[in-house]
Amino acid sequence: MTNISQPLIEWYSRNKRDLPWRETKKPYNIWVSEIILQQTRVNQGIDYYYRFIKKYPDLKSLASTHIDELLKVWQGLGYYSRARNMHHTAQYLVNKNKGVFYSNYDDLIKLKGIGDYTASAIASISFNQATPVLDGNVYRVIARVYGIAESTQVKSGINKFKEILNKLIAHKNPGDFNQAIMEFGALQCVPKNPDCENCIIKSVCFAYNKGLISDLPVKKQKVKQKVRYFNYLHIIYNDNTFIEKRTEKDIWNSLYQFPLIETKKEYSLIELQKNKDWLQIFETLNLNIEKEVFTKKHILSHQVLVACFYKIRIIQTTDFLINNYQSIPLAKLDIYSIPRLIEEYLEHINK
DNA sequence: GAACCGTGGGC
DNA sequence: TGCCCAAGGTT
Repeated sequence: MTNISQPLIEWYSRNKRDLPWRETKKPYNIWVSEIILQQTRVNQGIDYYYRFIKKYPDLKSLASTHIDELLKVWQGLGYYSRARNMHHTAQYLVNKNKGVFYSNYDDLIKLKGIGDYTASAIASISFNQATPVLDGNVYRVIARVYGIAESTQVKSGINKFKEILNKLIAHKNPGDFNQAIMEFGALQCVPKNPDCENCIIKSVCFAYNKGLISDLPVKKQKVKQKVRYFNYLHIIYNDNTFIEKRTEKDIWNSLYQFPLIETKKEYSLIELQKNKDWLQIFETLNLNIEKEVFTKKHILSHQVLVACFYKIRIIQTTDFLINNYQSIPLAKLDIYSIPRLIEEYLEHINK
């Protein structure tokens, strides 16, 4: 087995991008960057990293913030459990570890929101531990170079990749090796149409020499998307509107939204007005519903939301609204963390 | 271990 | 347009 460690580290030193989290090895900063970058492209994460570090420069400041304020910083990034877990972990470390970050893989992986990848990344970059990372980039590079057709969706596959990585990782600078192979996967050994002719390790690459670049790595089976129908009620009462915090074990947990009526199929306004949830909310109120509605097909990783927004003016409120929703001034809406879908609705009506 | 959790860019 | 997929983790 040809060891590609040294060529990759040299390639990295010449080609690495200038990224803000590469200016430090402080475990807090590395942690923040690694969580932000989970399933997220670098370009999407950079601004979030700057804002996050500026507002929360250390564990203490993060631990003492309110989760709603943190989620507002996270708004638009997706996978909001990442922010909730970070908040929990910051408070845990401040309360139980004097605000000092854990400094080795075995301790790091015990923390909420930190799995094998993130524990390995922090341990190697911040503490020089030889713990190889296995992310989507590494999976692709190793599968192609060494011709591994096993999937990381099963434990045996993960072990196979880890075994190879443990032989490759540079013990002198494991953090550089980990970042090098990830950067190589992100810039050179890309998923589609990689520029193999200009690759420094093409001569030892199994997939290149066998013409199997498009067959490796073995692709994950894609999940089918469930379709849901969301009818949002943007209710205006004087200068107030009604919102609620999502608390179910579902999408957008802990984010805010307008009163929602979810239906089994697409409903017209006429049909919706006969719905029992609608009748419960409005009782026998006189409604002034604006003609223009906003519709959007919102795509999530596992769901398609067919959304319809109605702007409804009322001159009198109902017990149900008061008891089940927060009434807030219209102008205060933007301090709450809301899903991208609702943000798009607000952008639409404010045009 | 399969299902679930967001969003946006590229083609 | 629809599909892929991106520095994953939890349940």
